[in-house]
Amino acid sequence: MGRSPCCEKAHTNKGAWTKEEDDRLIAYIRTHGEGCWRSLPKAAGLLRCGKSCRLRWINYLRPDLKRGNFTEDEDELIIKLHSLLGNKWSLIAGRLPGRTDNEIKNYWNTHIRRKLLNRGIDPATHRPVTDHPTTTNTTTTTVTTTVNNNHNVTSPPPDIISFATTKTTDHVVKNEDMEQDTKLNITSPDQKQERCPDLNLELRIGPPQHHSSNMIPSISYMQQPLMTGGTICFACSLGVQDNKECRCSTNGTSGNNNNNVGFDFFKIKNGALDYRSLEMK
DNA sequence: AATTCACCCAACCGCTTTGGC
DNA sequence: AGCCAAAGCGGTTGGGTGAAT
Repeated sequence: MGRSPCCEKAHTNKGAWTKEEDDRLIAYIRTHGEGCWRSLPKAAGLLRCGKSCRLRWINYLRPDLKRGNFTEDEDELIIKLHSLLGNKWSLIAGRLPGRTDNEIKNYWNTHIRRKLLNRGIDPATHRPVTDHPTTTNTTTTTVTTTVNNNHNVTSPPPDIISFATTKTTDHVVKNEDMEQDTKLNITSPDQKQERCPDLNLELRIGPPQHHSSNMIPSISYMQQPLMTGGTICFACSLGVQDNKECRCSTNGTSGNNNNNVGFDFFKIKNGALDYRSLEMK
């Protein structure tokens, strides 16, 4: 027994949307808002399945979409985010206002993949294409997140998602990087930067920690050294500068204290991380 | 001018996740 | 706890378009 179809396919249109269909969908959503995609087609007088309507709206008709070419900054941001998140296009799109996951996915597959390959970087791993697989593990870019602040002595160790290179392997990483640089004849800072994204998240997801009673129940984003010698907060390193979020020393707000938890990338300042909010655009 | 090829992107498909009962 | 419908997501496909021959 197969999966039941999402809609009555016999009476639905497929393929490219017509102007009239677009107009109907826009008019309906303007009046009634988004939601209940399954019943929307009938209510709006469209011979489309709900999924198709949703996709058309989200990827093409939404008024807040930014059309047009990607900027160089957007390119670099996508590359950085992809190195952290992998093919989580919706998460990546969440950091690029006006861009859709589908658009970014297409752009990645048609432009950025080639761009990285031309630079000698494997788009999947963000490592030089000649890298031996076994070396990848020790240098994987990682994020460590602490989610739960309910302290419990008996709780198991946290699951760790780490975007930051762990300290215990730092020396190994550096040695390997130097070896790679030598092998690949990488000498310029720009070339090195490709393999060492200037993102360093400390983000730990896991059960309660008990060893630090005043541990801030959130993420402390390590400030990143700038080429110029200053520091840049995580927000700025992602290119999502915002006066409210930015903790860069460069904008006049110096250093973090215990109450200053840094950029609230995952929206957890007010308590335990709502993991699901990470997933939502 | 006609044909072939490569590229791009909108749309589809099927699986997973979520939420209500 | 389990079931089911709806929504969300990521991979893939197919048609349109422009460049090359």
